[in-house]
Amino acid sequence: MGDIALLANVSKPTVSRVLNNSPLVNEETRERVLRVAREHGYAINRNAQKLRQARNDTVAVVLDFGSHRAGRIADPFIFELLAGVSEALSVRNQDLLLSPPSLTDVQSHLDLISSRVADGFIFLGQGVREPMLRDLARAGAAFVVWGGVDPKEPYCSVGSDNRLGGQLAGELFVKRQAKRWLYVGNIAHSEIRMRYDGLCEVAATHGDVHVAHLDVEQMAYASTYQSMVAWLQKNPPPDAVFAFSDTAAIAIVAAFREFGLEAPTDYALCGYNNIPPAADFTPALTTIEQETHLAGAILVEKLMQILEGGKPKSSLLPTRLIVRQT
Amino acid sequence: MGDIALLANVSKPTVSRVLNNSPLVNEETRERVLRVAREHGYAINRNAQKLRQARNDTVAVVLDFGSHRAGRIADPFIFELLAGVSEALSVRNQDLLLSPPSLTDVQSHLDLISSRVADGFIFLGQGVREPMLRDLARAGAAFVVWGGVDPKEPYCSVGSDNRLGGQLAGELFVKRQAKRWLYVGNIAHSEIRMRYDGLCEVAATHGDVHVAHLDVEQMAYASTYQSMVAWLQKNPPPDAVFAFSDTAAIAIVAAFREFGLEAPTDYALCGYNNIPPAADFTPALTTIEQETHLAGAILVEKLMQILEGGKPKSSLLPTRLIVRQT
DNA sequence: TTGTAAGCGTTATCAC
DNA sequence: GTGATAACGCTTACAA
Repeated sequence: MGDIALLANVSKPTVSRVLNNSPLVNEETRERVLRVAREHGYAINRNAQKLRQARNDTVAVVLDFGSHRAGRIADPFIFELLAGVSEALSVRNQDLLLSPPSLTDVQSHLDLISSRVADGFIFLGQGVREPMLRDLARAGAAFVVWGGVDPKEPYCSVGSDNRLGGQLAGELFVKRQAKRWLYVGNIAHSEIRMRYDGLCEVAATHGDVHVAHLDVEQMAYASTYQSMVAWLQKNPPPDAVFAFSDTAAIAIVAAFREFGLEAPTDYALCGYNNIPPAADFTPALTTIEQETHLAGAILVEKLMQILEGGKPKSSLLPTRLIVRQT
Repeated sequence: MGDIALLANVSKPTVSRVLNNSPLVNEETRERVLRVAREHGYAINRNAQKLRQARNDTVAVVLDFGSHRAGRIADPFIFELLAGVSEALSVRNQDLLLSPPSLTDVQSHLDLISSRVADGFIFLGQGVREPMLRDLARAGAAFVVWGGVDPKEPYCSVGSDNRLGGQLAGELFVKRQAKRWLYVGNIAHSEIRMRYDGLCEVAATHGDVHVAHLDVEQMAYASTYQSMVAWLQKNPPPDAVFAFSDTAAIAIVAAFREFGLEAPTDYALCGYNNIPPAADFTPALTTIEQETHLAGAILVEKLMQILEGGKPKSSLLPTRLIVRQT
């Protein structure tokens, strides 16, 4: 920067002002400086800049690869979110640091902030980290979460209305006159648990309905299939199944087929996410669709509010049932 | 850091040495410094550190959201790669910066390096950027690419053997005695084009085989479906179809069904990637599997070699045909 | 084995 | 409007 200043016959602070679009500089000076900078392919050293400034203009995004890898990744769902966040951060000139898998406890997250790497976090999927997130909030870290929205939590989250999703599935099952329902999903994840809660709520209003629950450890295709097969070997088949994802629903269809059972004849089946192949699967999957294209922008917006001292409220995005064959 | 130095009765450089695991410090001093640092929740300011050092220990990863978003993301494939890269970088204490969508031309990439944000790039999927990548290589930027491997390119790439994948599909079609082949995919992407080349090679050795090509603009489900329907309205149906992805293959099944055609009776069909639902789709999809779990580590390894002045060679990962119903 | 001094490239402060 | 100066927090070179 010193060189540019010399070549343009100005001082360093002036160059800095030009590069930061300060309104305080003479139009003529500005153009001269810009020209010289361009000619010499000058690019500002962002580390020096960040060292001097209060903010880092960097957001760490936490993906739960742990839950989604392990075999093969489940629905591409979470990555649409990532694309949205990436876009929204870019618009605001914020860098996106993808959080390393080694970041697990509260302290390592806090360290990332105190070492001035990132200003705050966006968690995509709270996974099984709720206690950690509570502690992180208590420690005063800036972050927002995509996942299950619980107004009682001390942090800001954005998510689709999972409880409503569960209710919609429940109402569908009632309409199909199913009595032995099965919920498949790892309810340690709060968004998954809230769907279960919604389902149970509807069940509770119908005395003759019983809801069972099958836990799947990993959110991948193969493990869901295996758990489902194992379950069917030990239990009488349910007449309605609500799966935590469409990929899981596909695995469930395969598992039931092993026992000569087909949807919708032998059981009703509802998936989640409305992934593209769901409509063309045989049988075409009934599923719940989440409204996600705005999620990235909303998450970024709320985090920026927090970084500016605000206290944005959590918010819910709509959810709707898409009835197909199953 | 000054504070810690004072409290531990040493100088700043000594604190620095301790924190960087320098072997030059007395064991006793080291422990005292570490204790004080821990007690005060001290974390090094990484911006100051990066400002002072030659390397940034940051790698920018470029995802082609442009190709994969647009509707809904195609196969989750590219994100398994991302998980692998994230893991491998973390092991080497390298930060992962997710490249903003605004980074498109050579200059903006070079700027990211000259502004000392990242040391180099990992491109996941070369997309339609080959000319840009060539220029970037010419400009001396450090980067590696996942995608189609062409030894003639002036940069280091890692990818599965796409040409072999095409040949495998071709041999399958020969065995099924198909004569009118159709390749579906955007051959502006080199990895997609190489599969086409492999297919055509096999076709060329069989005089009576004709290969047609259907271009799809966006790699998403819906656009593939629409293109396929439009094509079938204007052309006699092929008796063998090779799709650039399994998701595309599923779209193709749906499109053919509109015309009363089913695989494998009316046509042979081969997908790509072996995504989890492929085996349970009706009909079960024949597909090509790529060996990807090592890809992330290999990409990172090669980039590190480049950053240390080396010139690693491009390399191919194995590919195999998985024959199912179609 | 440890300390002193200088400098990395920016921006904030304050003077002009 | 613009410039001089200091300061951000660290590491390197060199001295002790």
